[in-house]
Amino acid sequence: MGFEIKDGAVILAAKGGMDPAVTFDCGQCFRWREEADRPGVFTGFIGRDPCEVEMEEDLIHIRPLCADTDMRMLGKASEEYFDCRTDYPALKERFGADPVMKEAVEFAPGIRVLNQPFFETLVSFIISQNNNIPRIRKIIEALCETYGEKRGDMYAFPTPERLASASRDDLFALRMGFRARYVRDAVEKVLSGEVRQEDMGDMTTPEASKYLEKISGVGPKVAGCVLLFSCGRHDSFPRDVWINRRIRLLFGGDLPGCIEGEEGIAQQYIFQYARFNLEKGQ
DNA sequence: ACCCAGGGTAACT
DNA sequence: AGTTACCATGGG
Repeated sequence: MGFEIKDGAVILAAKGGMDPAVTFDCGQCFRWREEADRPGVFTGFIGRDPCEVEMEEDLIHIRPLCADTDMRMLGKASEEYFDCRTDYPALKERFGADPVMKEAVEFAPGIRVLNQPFFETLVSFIISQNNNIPRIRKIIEALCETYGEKRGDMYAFPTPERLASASRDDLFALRMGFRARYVRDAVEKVLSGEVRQEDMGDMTTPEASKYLEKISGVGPKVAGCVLLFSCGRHDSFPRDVWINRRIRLLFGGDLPGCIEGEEGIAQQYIFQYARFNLEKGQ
């Protein structure tokens, strides 16, 4: 843990490294993109601050793209965002006890499970259902450009308060189809306080999942993703037809014991490995 | 014209 | 509790 501020950048130690190309592309987030003319430089948001991220050995360099960014806050937020509390080298060592996991970890050793904002993650994964990544990204960008706060020349993900003004028809106009109703319900339940991240503090992960499933359009898969990607629930393992098929193939049914308690992190290694090493349809 | 996309709901057995 | 059509949309 620990960061320093130098030349207008936050420099954050990432023990064991962090590969932004993989971390931002393994299905957990939708807004980061690599600058076309600057390989290795990624732009996106940490909290409400637009940033550039670039690796320098095992150091994450984070440069804010908005003049009013509080560097100290950005440093703290970045530690949380890049999950610096978790000892990834130790975890990977543990996962290595299973030969298949060992191979998956070696295939994409730089993966990190991000800690993203709760509301953004909730809405994003509602939009993700029965949808494909390019279109998910397009809809989310439209949502940000229409309702998000402009920060520099980028648009932050809208707060629930800002989305309060968006009717179901307004959301439908952003081409999200049948999901417009679901996003609207999520906004209402968050605004009313019926769903609050803090309420899940002393719930077990299955209990927290049921709690989130109060929202129409949120089932076990979406809830699992929200818990894993925004609530630090590393034991959340979002099941879906896709991953179930790969698990049957790789492990012949049930998961190896060495990933217990950290199934969610293990899943990201499995996901990335299966995507590029198993034939399509398998 | 079809099929699918890391789902979920409502309406059935 | 377990199965099934349907949901909007865009890309192959």
